This record gives sequence, C-alpha cells and structure tokens, in this order.
Amino acid sequence: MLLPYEQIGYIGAMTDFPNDVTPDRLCKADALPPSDQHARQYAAVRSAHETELLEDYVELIADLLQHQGEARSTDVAARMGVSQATVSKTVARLKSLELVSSKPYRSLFLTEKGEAMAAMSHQRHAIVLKFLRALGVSDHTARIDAEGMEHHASQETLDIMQRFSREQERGSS
Amino acid sequence: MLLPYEQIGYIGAMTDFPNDVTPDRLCKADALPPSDQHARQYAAVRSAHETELLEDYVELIADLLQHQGEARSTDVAARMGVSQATVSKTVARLKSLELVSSKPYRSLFLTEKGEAMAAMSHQRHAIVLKFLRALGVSDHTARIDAEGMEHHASQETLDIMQRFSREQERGSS
DNA sequence: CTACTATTTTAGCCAAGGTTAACTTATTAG
DNA sequence: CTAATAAGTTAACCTTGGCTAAAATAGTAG
Ligand SMILES: [Mn+2]
Ligand SMILES: [Mn+2]
Ligand SMILES: [Mn+2]
Ligand SMILES: [Mn+2]
Repeated sequence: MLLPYEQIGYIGAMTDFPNDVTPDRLCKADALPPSDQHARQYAAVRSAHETELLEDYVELIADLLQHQGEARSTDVAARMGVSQATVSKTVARLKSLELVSSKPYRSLFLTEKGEAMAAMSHQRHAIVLKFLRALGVSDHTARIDAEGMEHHASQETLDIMQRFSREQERGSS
Repeated sequence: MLLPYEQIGYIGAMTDFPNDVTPDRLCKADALPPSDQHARQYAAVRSAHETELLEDYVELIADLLQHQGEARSTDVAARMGVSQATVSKTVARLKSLELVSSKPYRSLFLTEKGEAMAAMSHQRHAIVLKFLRALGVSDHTARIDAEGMEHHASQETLDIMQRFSREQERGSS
C-alpha cells in the first residue's frame, strides 16, 4: 500500500505514516532542521542577495576613486564585465538609494552612506580574502571565492576568520 | 586645475594624469587587479548565482524524499519560506531542465540528472558546514553561512576545507 | 568652429524569482 | 456520495539585472 503511492507521489499517503514513528537515532545528525528555522536560513541568503550587487558596486567605485582618482562608468563596466547600459541602470538604482551621486554624463561619487557601505564591504572583503589565503588557497582562487563568499559571512564568522588569519600569521614568522 | 575637475567628475581630466606616473610601491598590495581578471571574478559570481537556487531546490527535494519519503511542494514552500506559487514556477523550470519530474497535482521526484546534482550539492554543503563548525563557528551561524557560502567555494577551496576539518577532528580525539 | 571619437543615457527586450488572488484538483470527513 | 479542506496551478503583477541598438552629450583634434 505504500510503494505504489510513493512511486506516483500520492499526496495523502503520509496520513498513515505518522512522523513520530520514524526511528530517531538513525537520522539524528543528518536530520532536517525545523521547518521555520530552515526557512530562515534561505531567507538570510535571499536577503544577502538583495544587497550583494550594491555592495560590490560601491566597493568598486571606492576602489576606482582611490586608485585612479576618478570612477567612470566605462571603467566600472569594464571591471564588472557588463555593458555600460547595465551600469547606467544600476547606478540609477544606487542614486535612488542615495549611495551614489553624479550629474548626468559626469563620473561617479559616493555619498556619506555610500562611503560607509564601501568601507564595510571593503573590510569584510579583505578579511575573507586574507582568510582564504591564510588557509592555503591560491591567490587566484581566493580572489574568485572571496568575491562571492564575502556576502554570506556573518559577523561571528568574520571574527573567527580574522582571528585565524592573525594566528596563522603569527605562527609563520 | 585638478581639484575642481575631480570634484565634478570631469571626464577628460585624466588625460594629463597618466597612469604610469602613479607611485607603484605605495599601493602594490592593495592595487586593483587587471581589468579583465577582475571582470572574470564577477562573472564567476554571476555564474554561481544562476545555478544556486536550482541546487538548493534539488538538494531540498532529495532531503525530503529521504527523510519524509515524499517531496510535496507545500513542504518545499514551507522550508524555502516562499509561496506555493513560487515553488510551482521554479519546479516548472526544474522540469524544463530535466532535473525534476512530476505529474500535475502530484508530488516531486528527481531525475537521474537531478539526483546527481543533489548528491554533489549535498556533499559540498556538508563540507562547508562541517568546516565552519570545525573553525569554531556556532551551529546556528554555521548553518546560515553555509547555505550561502557553499555556492561560492571552488573545488580547490573545498579540498582545503575538507583537509582542515579532518585534521582538526584528528587533533581533538 | 567643426568634425570625429569616447562616453553616457535611453528605449525596448528578456529571464529569474518573488508576490497575491482566483481557480482546479485531490483527499478526507460525515 | 457529498461537502469541506488541503494542495497545486495559473494569471497578472512587480523588481532586479542582464542585453542590444540608437540617441545624446562631452572631449579632442584640425
Ligand atoms: Mn567585495
Ligand atoms: Mn562580492
Ligand atoms: Mn545547500
Ligand atoms: Mn544554498
């Protein structure tokens, strides 16, 4: 009575297969977290994705301002690997969020808010990159992985990464 | 002649400020990577984002199949923290990619391809989660961070993470 | 000043991932 | 068997982040 149901995915089949009967010790370590906690994990990822690109943009603009004295959208486009039209639209969004300021056809600046976000992002990026290198990851790979991972490291993890890098640094001197 | 230009972002101002004059030793460590390499870093992140959700779905479906014997979209929705309508649409995409199969109004199954992706994703997820815990991150935080970071860890990094966890495990026995 | 080139913006397109509301189908209770 | 409930689908909408092609503006060279 169970097998054919499972094979077609008969929805009601679970009624006579109550949860509190499943052997507990068998899948304790591997068990699924409670539904609401699980949902909050995915929600955290979605929330990180919302700000991810904004953070990368302000970080890059800050870097360009610092290293080339100026942040032109053509350079942002080249470094991001997207078209100038895409940069134009994203910059419009950054402006509406008051992270970036600029006059039409002029290059880009950060607002106070933008500077603050850039500083935080830069610091976090540096911590993750340094950590990966301290771990033994090659520079090339570390740069790639850090660019994505940075947005998903909580403060607790960042603190631990920083401590690890520091200790590793002290150990090899 | 430089300051006013910089303040308004006058594009042409850089012509008489050639790059090869900037002091090299001052910003060597902090320097921006070459433009094309930098672009490839962001491209890698974008590429990871393309498959991220698909991976989480097939992984979750596999988990539900294993732990509850059945993967119903209402459970996927609850665990993902999204509406059933969203699940319905994403599942349509998974089906068009031949990762998932199901008949209308019936629950979900993985294809061969889907099983393979789920196995890889599960393994990678486990490596990252175990690594974070081995590092000293709390279980709660490790779960959240792993859910995002897993998609941005390259094979090289995964190998190193695994070695770290194994050594750390051996050390504390 | 005029032409040319570089840069930026705009318009129109698309896919992904989310929502709510209305509808259909399946399962269960009486 | 029928009514009620649970589950799944569909339609209509939204935002984000890509793209190309065309238009507008800025900077430079003659
Ligand atoms: Mn960054
Ligand atoms: Mn990044
Ligand atoms: Mn996962
Ligand atoms: Mn994930």
